[in-house]
Amino acid sequence: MNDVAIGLVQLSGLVQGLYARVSQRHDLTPVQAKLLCVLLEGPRGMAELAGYFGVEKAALTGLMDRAEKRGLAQREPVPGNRRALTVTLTEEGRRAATDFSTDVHAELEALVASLTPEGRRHFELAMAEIIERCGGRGC
Amino acid sequence: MNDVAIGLVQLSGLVQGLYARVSQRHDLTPVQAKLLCVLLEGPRGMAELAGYFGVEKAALTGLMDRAEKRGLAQREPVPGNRRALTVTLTEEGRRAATDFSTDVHAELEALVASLTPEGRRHFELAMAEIIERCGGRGC
DNA sequence: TATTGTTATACTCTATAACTATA
DNA sequence: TATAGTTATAGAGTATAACAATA
Repeated sequence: MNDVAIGLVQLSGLVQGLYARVSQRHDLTPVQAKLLCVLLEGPRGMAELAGYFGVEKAALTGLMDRAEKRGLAQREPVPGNRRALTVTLTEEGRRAATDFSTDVHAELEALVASLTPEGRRHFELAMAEIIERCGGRGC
Repeated sequence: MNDVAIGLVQLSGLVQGLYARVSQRHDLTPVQAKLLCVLLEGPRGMAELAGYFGVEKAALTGLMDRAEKRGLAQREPVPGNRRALTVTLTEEGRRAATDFSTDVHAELEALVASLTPEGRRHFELAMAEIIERCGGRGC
């Protein structure tokens, strides 16, 4: 692997490891943490969440079973469509989500703390460029 | 989350997704692909691999059971230490590892293809800086 | 018929604890 | 006693296929 490939894989591993460590600190699995963070932006349907995570509906069912059993999120009926369910955070889930989010934010800031202001600006621009061009699905 | 945090999480997700997709294309799980790539650099002991991946020995046993059953890698006795085992790639495993590695390399290159030469140089330097300062364990 | 979600089953990955064998 | 590895058990996350209920 050349420099870019090595850098991308190692940086990605660093971020994933950080995310996993912070999740564990908050007594969450990484996937649960991701779920809570999405729900922080508002209620979502089951199929919508499955699409967002790129997993099958059945996987979402299991994920929500566990999240609900832990009191972090809940399914609610959707008025006007008796098939659909909407997922919302419980109070505990909202607290866990904001606490986790704050913590991850701080750790990610620490990760780039040694960059110079211009270095950081360049870095942000490069990431934004890559994400914009490849963000949807693959490149 | 601010721009850097969002960028890091999304970029990391992009790389992980890419890695998973390429693994699947080669009929490997991401963890198996990672194992094969490490072994491409030479044989490793079971405990050494567990340490490298940051998992328990027992997890390595399961991982190797599956890799061995699939004919990708094998355990061999270590002369002079009858407790230890050394893990090597089979011929098929070596082929799979190099094919996978080439493919991932190309996809990662495509990811940064839209950066200008200087943009890319800056990006590589920033990644190297972060990895050097935080690579060992956390930051 | 198509959509929403669940159930059943199976596999991978992981942790913990208890164990064997060797050093 | 310490180290290298395995076994047993449990739980999370995932996919596939079959299913029920509603649209």
